[in-house]
Amino acid sequence: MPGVAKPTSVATDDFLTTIFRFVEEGKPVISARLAETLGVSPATAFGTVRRMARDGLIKVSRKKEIALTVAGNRVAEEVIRRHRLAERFLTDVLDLAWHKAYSEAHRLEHGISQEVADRLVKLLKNPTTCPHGYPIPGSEGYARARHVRSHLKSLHEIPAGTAVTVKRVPEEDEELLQYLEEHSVSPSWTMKVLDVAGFKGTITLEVDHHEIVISTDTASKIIVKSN
Amino acid sequence: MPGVAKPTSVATDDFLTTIFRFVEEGKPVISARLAETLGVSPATAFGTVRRMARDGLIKVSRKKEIALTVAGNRVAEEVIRRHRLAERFLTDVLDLAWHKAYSEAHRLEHGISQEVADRLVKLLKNPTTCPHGYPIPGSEGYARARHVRSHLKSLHEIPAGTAVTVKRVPEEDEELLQYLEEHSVSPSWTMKVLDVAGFKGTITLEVDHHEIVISTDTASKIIVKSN
DNA sequence: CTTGTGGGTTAGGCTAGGCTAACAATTAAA
DNA sequence: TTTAATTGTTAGCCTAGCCTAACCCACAAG
Repeated sequence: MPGVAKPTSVATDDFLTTIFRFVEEGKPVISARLAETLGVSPATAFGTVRRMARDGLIKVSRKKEIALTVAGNRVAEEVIRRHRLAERFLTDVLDLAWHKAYSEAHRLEHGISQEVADRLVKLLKNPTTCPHGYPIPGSEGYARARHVRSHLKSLHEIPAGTAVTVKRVPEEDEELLQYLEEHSVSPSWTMKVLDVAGFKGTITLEVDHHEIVISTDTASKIIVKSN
Repeated sequence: MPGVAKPTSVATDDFLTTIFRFVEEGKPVISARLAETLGVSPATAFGTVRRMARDGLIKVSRKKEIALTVAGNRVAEEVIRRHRLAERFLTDVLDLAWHKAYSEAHRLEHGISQEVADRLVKLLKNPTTCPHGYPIPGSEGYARARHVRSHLKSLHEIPAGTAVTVKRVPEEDEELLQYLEEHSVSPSWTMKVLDVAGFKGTITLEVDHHEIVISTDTASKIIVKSN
């Protein structure tokens, strides 16, 4: 079997990358979650999952937990790589607004060949992360970056008074991204947790000389490193 | 119905652009030709053509001649525009080899949004043609370029002794393109027809201080303007 | 005038990917 | 423990696209 590698469809790629991102964020991977994330019915997700398992891209445990096989991971990383390179290109070269990069790159990712991806790498001078801070597979230090998540924390876990550096922001939520961008909450910026009001579920931050208040829920989606 | 504009599929886009290019080159548009160009069976082409007619993208005459409707032409031009912009980007910015541009752009064309296309236009400084010399829909002077084909001739119609400027070369034939590129037969280059040997079907050209010989058949695919 | 050729068309079949509706199984909560 | 919620699964149906095989039709060449 190895060596044949039937090309994957757009639907399959979408499932593979979604699984990959779930793993990246430490979320449990089950069919129901994939269905809702990808906006398809549970029955459709079930069918696609079964096909992917049949094709050796994933394995489903007795407990219905889905995991990428080596082959599936290879495909997922390749597509994610092209996606994140596309995002970098869109924001850095075409000057596209930050919050639009994800969906635009999503449409491009399936049409970028190995060679074009490699040339993008050159054009972009070997980028290591996408604009939202996620590591680009295949880039310098990727193997490390993938597993460094243990050093990183979600913003909602940070006690008041701590200064942190933003490492990753959520990729998909366009409205939130636009808000974060306007307030300089983007990778490599530093901010200080001023107040954590657990009872009302808010966190107050100082960033770029001004204060903003976000919900604990939103904070949980922002990955930071203690300074 | 107008105003709904169901998004077109990749297969449909491929048919629309193929029809568009046939028209561009003055070729008759019939189902059999589309089938062989697109590499599908006549039955498949028939089915797709029927679906497209049903959806108001094309019209089929009693003589089975296929023509784009206004809606179909709008879609075709949009896809062709993105394709040719992508080609320019690939060759001019990523420095991709000329003969690979077509197939790479073909895969990208379906994932480029209006906004990204517009930003490509800016990045590329309002290009008016693709690297093979075909006009980019929506660019400066496009309406004119589309119809100027009457001033242009195929190279095989040019008598010996005439100096010409290359206007368009075939887009798809990678081997031929590589050959032409190596010998400076590319848009805006000048060459002189030295000899037309009808009896053996060859044409001798002087281009960039050296001579090359090509077949009349090949010559017919190269569009030139008499100097 | 008949035969071949090129093209269009139908019939019949297949897969991927979508859906809804019903139901089974498991897990969590009361 | 019994109920409620979540999840998985099956059945049944649909469309787009792809195929082969057969057949029809018109037209041109003999």
